[in-house]
Amino acid sequence: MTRSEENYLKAIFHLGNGEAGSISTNAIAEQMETKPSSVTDMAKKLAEKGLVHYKKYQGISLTDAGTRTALSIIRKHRLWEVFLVKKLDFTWDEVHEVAEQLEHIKSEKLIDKIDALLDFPKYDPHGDPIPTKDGKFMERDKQLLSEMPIHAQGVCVGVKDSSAPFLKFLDKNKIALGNTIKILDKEDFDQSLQIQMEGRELRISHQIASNLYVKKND
Amino acid sequence: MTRSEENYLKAIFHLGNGEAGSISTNAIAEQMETKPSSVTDMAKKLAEKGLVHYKKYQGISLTDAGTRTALSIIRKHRLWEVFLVKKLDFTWDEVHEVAEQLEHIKSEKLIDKIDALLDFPKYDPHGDPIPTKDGKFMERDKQLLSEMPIHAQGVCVGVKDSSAPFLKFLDKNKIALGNTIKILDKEDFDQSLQIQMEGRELRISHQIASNLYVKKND
DNA sequence: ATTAAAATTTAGACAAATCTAAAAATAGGT
DNA sequence: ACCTATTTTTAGATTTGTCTAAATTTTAAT
Repeated sequence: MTRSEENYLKAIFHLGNGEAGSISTNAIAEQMETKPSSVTDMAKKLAEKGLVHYKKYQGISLTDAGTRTALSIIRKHRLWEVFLVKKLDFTWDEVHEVAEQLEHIKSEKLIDKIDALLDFPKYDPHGDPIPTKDGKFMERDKQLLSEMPIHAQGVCVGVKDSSAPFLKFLDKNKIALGNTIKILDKEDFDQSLQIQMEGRELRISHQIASNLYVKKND
Repeated sequence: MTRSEENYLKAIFHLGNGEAGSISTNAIAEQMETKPSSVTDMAKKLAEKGLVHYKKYQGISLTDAGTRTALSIIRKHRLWEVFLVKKLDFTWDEVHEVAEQLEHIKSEKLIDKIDALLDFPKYDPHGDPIPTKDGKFMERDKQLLSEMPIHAQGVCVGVKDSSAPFLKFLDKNKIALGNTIKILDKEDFDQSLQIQMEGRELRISHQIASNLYVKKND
């Protein structure tokens, strides 16, 4: 399993959102910042190895084996992210790039020990669930802040966009996972929100609200 | 700097034992388990980049820049080894293989944080010195047990052979770095040694003694 | 100083992963 | 059903790191 193969499997998994559906050559090329012709080549190779289903012009989807492999890479990526934040004081906008490298280290013992060192975390620093060793997922019951009704309240549990600029913005505005949040008002004109967060009040744009996941209180 | 380039620089450094001298194509090929012709190709490439001195048929040696790069990789390798042993309970015969992968992770912040987490260790689990960030070395005043006179005593500080079989042998015989050691008798016939280690007495072959480093008591 | 052996380099090939440009297949609109 | 735009694949080239086999240079022994 080469690094490139692993990256393709990961990209296909992410594009399929964990679901079954068939992914287009173009979509994969865009996600991986490569050309469609390269994707076709790799599709053949991965099909050969039984990791994807591939029929010419019909798109690409992961086999069970491919899904297992993708999940194990995602598991490694997210555990390393937790490690970097919890043990080495990285900020959540710094971890992705390094985890992209660490996820390819081949040692089952290593990642299991890291998992134990971190006390078997269930979520990474962006709120994404960490697959278990046997590839089980625990997607949290969450929704986008932008889709919640007025007066609703809950806890920030994740981000949809985990790009450094967005994460830095959140830091600057003291918006962190685990914070309580309540929607005080919605502005019809631009769909911006007046919210209460950990005591203080602030106004956030629709763009921000549509990239923040909240777990609603029952 | 590709992974392969890094591995060549490391191999050249190790073969030169940190000294200046020129290393033969064959020696590098053997160390890296590759063919001399591949070494020639890489020598040209590294010379192009100013990392080695290379003249046809005249052997290869590291430039200052090459030495700096090699030391930074060795630094990373050894720090990761300490991390694996101290933080993840790896045994000293398990760390090399994984560190071979981890040493190529590109993030200065990462390795500096690991260094700090470990409290800036000076030696790796095999007793080899860890270069500082600016490439300084602190080789310990040590000698092979096999070269010490009868009745001499000291502390085990390193191994020359750090292969898994040798390290496992040492574990099995409860010989560990930090242990005190005293030579009770030398057998002329096979040069085996009768030694006292942490209270108990044991006999070790010349082959073992010539792979154990000891720091003599003054 | 000559020459045989050993070491090293060159030349040409290959696999992996990528690209560009051209060809082929599909999809959508009428 | 047809045509066009888009998507996808193919064909051929490129880069990196490797190899084998042949040619060249160095070395060391007589």
